[in-house]
Amino acid sequence: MAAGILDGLNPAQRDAAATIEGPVLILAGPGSGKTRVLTQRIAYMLSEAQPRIDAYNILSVTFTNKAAREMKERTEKLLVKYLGQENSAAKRLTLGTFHSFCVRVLRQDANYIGLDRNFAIYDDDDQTALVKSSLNSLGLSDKQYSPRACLSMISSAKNTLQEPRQFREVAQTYFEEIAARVYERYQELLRTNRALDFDDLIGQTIRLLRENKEVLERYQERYRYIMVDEYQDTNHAQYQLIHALADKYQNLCVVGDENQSIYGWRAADIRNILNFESDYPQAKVIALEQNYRSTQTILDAATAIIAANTQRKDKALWTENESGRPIQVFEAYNEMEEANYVVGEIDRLQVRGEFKPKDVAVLYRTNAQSRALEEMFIRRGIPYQLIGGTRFYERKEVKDALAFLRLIQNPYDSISFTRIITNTPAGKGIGPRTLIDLSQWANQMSLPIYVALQLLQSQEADKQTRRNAGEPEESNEEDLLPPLNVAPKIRNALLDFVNLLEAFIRARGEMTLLELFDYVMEKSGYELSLRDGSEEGEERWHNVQELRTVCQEYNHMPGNDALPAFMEDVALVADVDKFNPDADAATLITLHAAKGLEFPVVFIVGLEEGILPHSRSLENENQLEEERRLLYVGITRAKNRLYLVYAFRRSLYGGQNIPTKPSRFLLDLPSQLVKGYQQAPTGSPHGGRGTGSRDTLWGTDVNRTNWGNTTKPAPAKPAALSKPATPTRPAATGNISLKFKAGEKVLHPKFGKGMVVSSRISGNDEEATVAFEGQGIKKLMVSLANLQKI
DNA sequence: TGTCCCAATCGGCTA
DNA sequence: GATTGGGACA
Repeated sequence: MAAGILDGLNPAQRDAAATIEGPVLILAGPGSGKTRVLTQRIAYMLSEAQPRIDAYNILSVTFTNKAAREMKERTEKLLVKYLGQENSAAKRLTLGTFHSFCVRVLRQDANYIGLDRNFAIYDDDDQTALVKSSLNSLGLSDKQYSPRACLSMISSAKNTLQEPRQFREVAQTYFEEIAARVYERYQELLRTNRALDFDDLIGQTIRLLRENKEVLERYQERYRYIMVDEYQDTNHAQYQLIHALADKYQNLCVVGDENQSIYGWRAADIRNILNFESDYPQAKVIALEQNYRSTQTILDAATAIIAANTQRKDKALWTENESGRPIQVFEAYNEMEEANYVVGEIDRLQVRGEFKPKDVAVLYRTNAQSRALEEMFIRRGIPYQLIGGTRFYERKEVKDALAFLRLIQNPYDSISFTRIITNTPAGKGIGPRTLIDLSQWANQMSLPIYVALQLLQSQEADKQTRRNAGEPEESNEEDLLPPLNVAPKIRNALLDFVNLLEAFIRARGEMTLLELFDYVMEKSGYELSLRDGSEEGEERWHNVQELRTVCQEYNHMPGNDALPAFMEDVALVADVDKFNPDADAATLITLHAAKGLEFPVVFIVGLEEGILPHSRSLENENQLEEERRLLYVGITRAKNRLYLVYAFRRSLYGGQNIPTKPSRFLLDLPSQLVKGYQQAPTGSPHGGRGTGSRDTLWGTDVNRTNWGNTTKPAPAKPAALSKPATPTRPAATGNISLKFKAGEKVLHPKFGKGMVVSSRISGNDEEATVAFEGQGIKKLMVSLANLQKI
């Protein structure tokens, strides 16, 4: 091979990039140059491979838009470099997320399975709302049966490709039977609304391919070369989809790392990657084991953490990088001191000229942890960017504004309809009572609400004509239809609404997306109602304006194409998509969202039992392994410096400070990698603390780890910041015996009589789950709750 | 119908 | 500590 695209790759990488035909499994450890291999592989296929491959025949699937965009850009660059400016091959590639790929297929071929191409895409909120109406229309209370719990069952059924009927057959518990009924109704409602939820995007695409051989063959012929990134995160449905497409040519290249599988809760199935070799016995397996990212020390720490997991393939990461600084472990007093330590360190690194804020990421398990950090960043004037939290597209005003556009595209979308009626002035005069009347009326006639409204409109027009012609107002025709019994005022409000909607739909064909947006915001009165003069109102309007800016990007498209393209993109954006590596600011991000990113300096905070590992994962060994992988992902984001931080006390739900216990994962860190590590602390390691200056407080040598020895009571710890001093950490917490056990009857001063469902140790306390007569299930901390056995 | 206030619940990660 | 949903009231 002549000097070319694969130069500069190591032998394993080169092998991975140059193996084009047949099934390939690339096991890519963190920092092993995975993206580089993937992009060079595509470039190689297009420019050097024999036979040369047409970009049109390549499908590359990732999980985030960001990853897709990055691959596209990098591939383009390579192609320009090797094939010259003129080359347009990259534009012919199909490169996207699972969801965007499926949306494209369905917009093209939805008619084969009887779906409207203009389908709306329902996000989490929409889904929950629809589950609620499913419950209600079955005469079930959404308080008795949690819509979210139903939804999660429906979702997992969909992710394992179970139709409502099949799900009903395997339903075991009473609640599962309820969920099965809800699932069935939910699907009916989706259909009436001409909408698909996220899971359907995959599921319906599979249905399309399974039920239509010629469609399947068309896609198989087109996509002869398929690549899947982050294969460890695929769920069963995605697995089936990929395997159906690859079935004919078997040129399937999957890339992944089972140690970075952190989406089990989203039904990702780690077995997909673990079993690839048995799925394709002739598969070529290539391990990328050289790490180019991290120091030896950081890599050793990551290896030590992950070694305890059982669900993994053997591979050994190594690096030629220097050993680097030891890992800094720090115990803070509480979440505020934790934040202060982190921000103080970032400041110090900056002052010393070692790193800039943009080099730093602070990673945490839960979004709620970001608040204390944010406050401290603001207080100390260090720039930061927060990824996640309340997402832009989940803001109420943004969703409201979007609901207008969604309804214009698909007027059958009852969720958007209801949203506009209840939240915006366009629905003034129409309340919940009327909505029920209206939908019942529509139901009697078996018409969608939109059509029922149109009927109302034409009845009104008829009346008008007859009035003008001097005829009696009532006609025989109308008597055949059930009447809508509402006050004339309300009838007019409904007519105003449908007239407005029709005007919007007409406008769509006559203006650009941007003009349409402005038109809708003004005509609906939504702009005026938001900008009520309050600061908050302006802030909201500002967010709507930000959405307007997004519309602008679609202005080059013909009016009728722009809207669906816009809706599709909007429905599928993720938080990380916003991450800006060039901003001169530290990054605050969850461990999940940080996957795929890297930073010179990484802080992982909240390394406590109940947070990482998360309390909801403590009972299940598989979930614990996933928590461990999550930490592994976090550690391996770091290039040069790694800080692991935990707090001695933490307040949850804005409640009191609860003492915490350092994460069990810390115990797996080899002591020689950690700064200030003490296997068995002797004497007081905290000399002078609390009385000294800030410098000694936040210096690197005030590392007071006392984990590693849990049998010995930890020494008292003076208060930091303004918090009052607290007593010593309660003596060894290893084995508090449980006071309550399942089945026991108890009495609570407020909730009355109940029965213990379960009880477990949580922090230094016992948490009992109790079902109270008529009060439902409550979780109580035994030390606080004054529970008595009866 | 709309609005305000209180309580219950939440805060686990997300295409 | 913030959001949301229901009930009371205008």
